[in-house]
Amino acid sequence: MRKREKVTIYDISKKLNISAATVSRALNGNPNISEKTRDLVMKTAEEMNYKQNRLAQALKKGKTNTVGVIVPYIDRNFFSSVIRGIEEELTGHGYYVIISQSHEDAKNEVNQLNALLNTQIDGIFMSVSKNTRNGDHIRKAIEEKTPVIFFDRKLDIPGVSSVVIDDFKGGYISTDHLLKKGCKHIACFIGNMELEIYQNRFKGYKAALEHHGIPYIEELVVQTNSKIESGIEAVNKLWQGSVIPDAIFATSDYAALGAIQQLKAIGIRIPEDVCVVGFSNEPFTKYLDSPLSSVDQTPHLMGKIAAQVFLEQVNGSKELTIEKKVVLSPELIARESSNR
Amino acid sequence: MRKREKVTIYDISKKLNISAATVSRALNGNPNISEKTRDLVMKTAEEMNYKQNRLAQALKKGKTNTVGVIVPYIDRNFFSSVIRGIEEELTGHGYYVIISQSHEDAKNEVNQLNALLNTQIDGIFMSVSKNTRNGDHIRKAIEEKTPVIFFDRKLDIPGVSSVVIDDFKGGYISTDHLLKKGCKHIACFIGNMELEIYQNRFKGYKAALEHHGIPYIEELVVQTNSKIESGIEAVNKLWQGSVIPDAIFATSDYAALGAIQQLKAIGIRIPEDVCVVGFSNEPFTKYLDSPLSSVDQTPHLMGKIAAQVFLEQVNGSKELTIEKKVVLSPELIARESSNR
DNA sequence: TTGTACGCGTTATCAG
DNA sequence: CTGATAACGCGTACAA
Repeated sequence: MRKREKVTIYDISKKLNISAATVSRALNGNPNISEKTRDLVMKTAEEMNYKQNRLAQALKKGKTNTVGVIVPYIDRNFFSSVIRGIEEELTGHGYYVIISQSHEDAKNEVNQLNALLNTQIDGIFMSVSKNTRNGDHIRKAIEEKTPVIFFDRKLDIPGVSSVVIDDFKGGYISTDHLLKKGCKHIACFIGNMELEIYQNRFKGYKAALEHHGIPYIEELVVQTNSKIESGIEAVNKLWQGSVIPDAIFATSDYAALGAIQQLKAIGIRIPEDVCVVGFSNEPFTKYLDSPLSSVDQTPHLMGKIAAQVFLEQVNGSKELTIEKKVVLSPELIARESSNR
Repeated sequence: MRKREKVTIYDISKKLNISAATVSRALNGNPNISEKTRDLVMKTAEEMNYKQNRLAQALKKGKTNTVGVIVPYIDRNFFSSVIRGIEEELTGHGYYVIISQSHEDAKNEVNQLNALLNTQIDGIFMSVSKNTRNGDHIRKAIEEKTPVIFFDRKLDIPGVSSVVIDDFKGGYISTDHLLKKGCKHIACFIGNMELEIYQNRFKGYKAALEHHGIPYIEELVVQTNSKIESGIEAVNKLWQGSVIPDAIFATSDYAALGAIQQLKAIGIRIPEDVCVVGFSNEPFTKYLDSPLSSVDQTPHLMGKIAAQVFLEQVNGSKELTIEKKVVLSPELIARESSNR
């Protein structure tokens, strides 16, 4: 088989003895054209198996109908769920979604962003890497009039919209839930306090305590990361202290899991002796023997909303730099681990 | 701020009083150019913040440096891991990765594929949806000289390369493992037998039995799907039968999980009374109270290999229709659930 | 080594 | 309603 020749509007214009311009008009639903020619064009286009060349169109119109997404790792459930939301919302509007990973590193993030900018993308969705402090690369994108939408992890940059969850509320409802179960000494596993999200979850924790008139005990607050080991260590530390907790609010499901494992190992029952609530609603939480209560960040919805914000932005007035800040409400998924 | 003007090779050619062609040559490392002009061009390109317009380049060269990936759902761990592998392998070669979802439906799959073809993609990676029987859309892609690479779920189509795991071996090593643990009556949870992958896992199961001289008992084979409920039902059915199993090989981790839950519920101990092995090594398996042994399909590697096959194909001789079939070896991850 | 001129496939503008 | 023509930004024969 010979190399397949691509059929262009020019080919079909020749066959029909009309101009390429007319063919283009017919194909694009331009109103200034007789119904007869339009139908004819449509029919023969079909017959000749014509496919529009989006490249040429994009070059001409200066719009690629493609967006880029940058996440730390695409195989992390939270991120892939967000991407799913973005894709589902945008595919119906004719957009393509390019993905790339920063591997949780600012340098990669910059490279990926520049590569995306290079390819004349119509917009960028991103969750910044943990060590991204400087936002110059993002400001550059904005200068070039490429809309940027942050989700989950954001920087404060004028002109950039964002979709995040209310981390304060996440901390609050978790703690409130535990307090309502009758817990009095609620430990808090808190992640890297340099990050705003953990600060806010922590604030929510304290606010709930205060609201219930329960004293805040600094000893019950332990710094953890998102690893199982970190939860194990935290339990070891706490159970050597002077105030033994009857509940744990962990800002990471993994730390919560480590805690549960260690508690069981030393003969403490969940939830009878200690209630546990995690954060993120990782898929594994519901499959545990005593399923882990957790705060769901509604990533799928987050992706959809982010996509909607983007669409509003590109369809709205070009002159105005729109900046929209959406804050989603997290949901507490109460399961066995806090079911007293 | 005015709308930012894009700088083209023409702009820099004017500034330097040379032709755009020369600029193009300098930028593309064409050897027929004096070092002096090249350096000059490079420098001013940098200064003027020149960005190559990939669209125009793609239109000219007929190559977009973009590939498409179609999976049923992007947020399923297996698929996102494969995509991660593809992205990581291809990003260093200057390719962009567009993702789209078939939602496990053949009709969507066809639409997504056509959309991708429309956008002049350089290649397509896909895992067909469960109800895809007809391969016309894929044959069309091949006719248009767009390479297609299947991973995991494939159709038999001439000219299409594929990367899959050895499902027979997966079934074999699981069963073999259980037999070596001393199990005699190994139940088999088998998925939709219309799909080749389940047929092969089943064949592996039978082969291992035969190899160990253990009789095959049809009663021990139960049809399941990939849901927890399905595993629960399977246990209920089996434990009412005349041969009570002392092990279960499930071709789905979810069915295995359901089985474990139900067995525990009726007072049967894992692994003392019954050993269990699942399939896919879903993330949750290692977090269970008694972690589930499972067959790992090495999805990340699968993605990387698929990408390599693609690169070979596009860099190889264009005339020859290369068709490469890669079969990866699955690994049994032995955990508590089969640790006797 | 460099410049000229054309074409990739489309759409927008301007006549007619 | 339709046709001719230019332009989007780049790369490349061909000529100089």
